Amino acid sequence: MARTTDTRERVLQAALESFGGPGYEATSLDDVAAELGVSKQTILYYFPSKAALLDAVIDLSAAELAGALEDAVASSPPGWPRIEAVVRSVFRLALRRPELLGLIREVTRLGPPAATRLTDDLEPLVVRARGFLEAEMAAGHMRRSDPRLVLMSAYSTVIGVATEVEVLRAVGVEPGMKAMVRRRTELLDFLKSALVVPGSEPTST
Amino acid sequence: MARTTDTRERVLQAALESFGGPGYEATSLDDVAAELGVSKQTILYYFPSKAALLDAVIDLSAAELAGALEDAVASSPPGWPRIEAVVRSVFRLALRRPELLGLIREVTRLGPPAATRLTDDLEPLVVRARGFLEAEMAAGHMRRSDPRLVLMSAYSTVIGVATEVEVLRAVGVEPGMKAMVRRRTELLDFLKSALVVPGSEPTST
DNA sequence: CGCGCCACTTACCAGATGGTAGAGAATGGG
DNA sequence: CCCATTCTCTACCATCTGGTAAGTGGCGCG
Repeated sequence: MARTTDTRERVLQAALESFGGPGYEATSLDDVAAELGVSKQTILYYFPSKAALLDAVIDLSAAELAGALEDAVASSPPGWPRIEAVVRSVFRLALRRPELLGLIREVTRLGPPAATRLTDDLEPLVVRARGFLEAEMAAGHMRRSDPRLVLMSAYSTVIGVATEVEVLRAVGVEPGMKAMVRRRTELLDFLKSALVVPGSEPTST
Repeated sequence: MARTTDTRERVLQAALESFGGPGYEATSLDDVAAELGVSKQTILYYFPSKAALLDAVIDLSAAELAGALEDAVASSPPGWPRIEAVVRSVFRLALRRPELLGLIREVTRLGPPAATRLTDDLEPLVVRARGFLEAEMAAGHMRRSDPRLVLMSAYSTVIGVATEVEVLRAVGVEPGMKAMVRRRTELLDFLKSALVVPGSEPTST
């Protein structure tokens, strides 16, 4: 009975890697099956269609992302350190599970209905993040502006910097762990400059 | 003889819209042909293969993007106003030719060899941008940091904000011209805070 | 034993895909 | 008038796609 769950999860994992890497359309069910050493029908046994498989992969990814962010939030005090912790955890994900961020990127590209499912999954996270930003702004730790748009800018920047390897190569940055660390540092500076009210952080809660 | 160029350009245009919208793999040559009211073989007469068509579309897009940015640079003084002009021109593109930014996003996702061609096309632009940032930093108008990474962050943010309509919807921002203007304003604030050394801009050239 | 359920397979299919072969119309130059 | 070139078409094809139908073997349970 462990077997049952085992295959199902292996399918999910392989699909996540392919959908988040080469992409959804670029991946055939045969590809996924071949990589697992099973037949395509085994996949269709667990998931009635390719679209259903994508849905399941989205749910899985959203849950994993949410988990990582929850951990980052829970283990950091409010204020700038929390933002830093969240960005660090996203970069850790970019290193350890690049396919996960790749999938998120891919899904936003695919549009509805996949994108809708993802955003539904992540909505609670967004709500909490917005609340956090509002509180920080109200407390005077952060520049006053529309939290939704700040969230949007920060999201785009973090995902972009963490995933756009090709673009990085274009601007002359070679990928690698050391470069990734430097990028993270640079990005944190960038965000800090953009968000934090100077002189307010040492006194934050 | 005008005829010749005409069909060819219409093919290019239709392909740009499809590749930059639904995506490269999601678009069949028959789709493009149907939208133009010609047969698929007409496309294959001008472009030997789908990949070759993509290459041509990439060149076209890179040229148009470069043109828009050149204009923005030429019509603005150095310093912060130039950055603002560039961001504005990208947003104008996002409104008037969304498929163009979509294509760039798509190509960076596809990876080599398409991505390589795009980055080759845009390399001169990147070099100039880097030079500009270095000069601004040297003049003390901009925070000192690695220009390549600043460029990367700015690119991710601008492209992200200008293209990720789905994500925007997720955080509660409905697309539309008014919303777009607000996003642009917010983004400019964001970038300005992140990049500009306070008090330095009034004295810039 | 034997019945049925679970996990998985082989066999198959209809439709779409990128691409080839080659013919038909229009044009223009000798 | 005829040939050659340019452009576009119809006809066709091998391959791959997601998905269906129909089993097969094993394991637990009465």
